[in-house]
Amino acid sequence: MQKLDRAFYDRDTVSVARELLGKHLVHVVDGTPRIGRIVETEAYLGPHDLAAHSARGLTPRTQVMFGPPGHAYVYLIYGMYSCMNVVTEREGHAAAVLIRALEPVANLAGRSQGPGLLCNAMAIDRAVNGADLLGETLFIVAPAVESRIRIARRPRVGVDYAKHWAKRLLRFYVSGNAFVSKK
DNA sequence: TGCACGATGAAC
DNA sequence: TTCATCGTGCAC
Repeated sequence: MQKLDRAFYDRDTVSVARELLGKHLVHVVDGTPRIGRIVETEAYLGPHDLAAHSARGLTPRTQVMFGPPGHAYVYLIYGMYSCMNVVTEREGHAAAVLIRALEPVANLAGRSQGPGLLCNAMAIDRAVNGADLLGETLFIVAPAVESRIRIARRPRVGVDYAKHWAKRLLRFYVSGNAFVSKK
């Protein structure tokens, strides 16, 4: 298992979103690694992308998006669900990849299809917001054997307010995988 | 200081 | 299709 390095995240966001598919997200909780295979992602390109949180500028919530790549941006949505993002591109660019669904690999608590459920199953909440993905508790690895996959593209979910950005095909998932979220 | 609204999920 | 539930950002 090879942990992804900083250079992996310090690239254009669409490439990172595509190549994250098939990688393993690992969160070590009380010494136990919770592991899920990433099967669905969405790219949020930066302040010019009206669907991205960073489109409203630098705020206390979004400041990790403006920080260096390879960090976790975790926020609360609808007052009850956490969503996990990976910060991409150079510091100040404010782009990120939302992880939308995982296929269970080890020690997950319950289902993990959908950004809210995934965070429950992985025990990810705002306590890990800003965590460095090159650290020892939350990180992403390339599995020893990476199966060949076909990548499908769709519009992102729940961003109808973002005008023409809502139509962009910035959601990626493993074609045919049963753990991709519905909708 | 107040308020409208989500990058959602589950029940009905 | 409706509702639970609350942090965030912006209007006033």
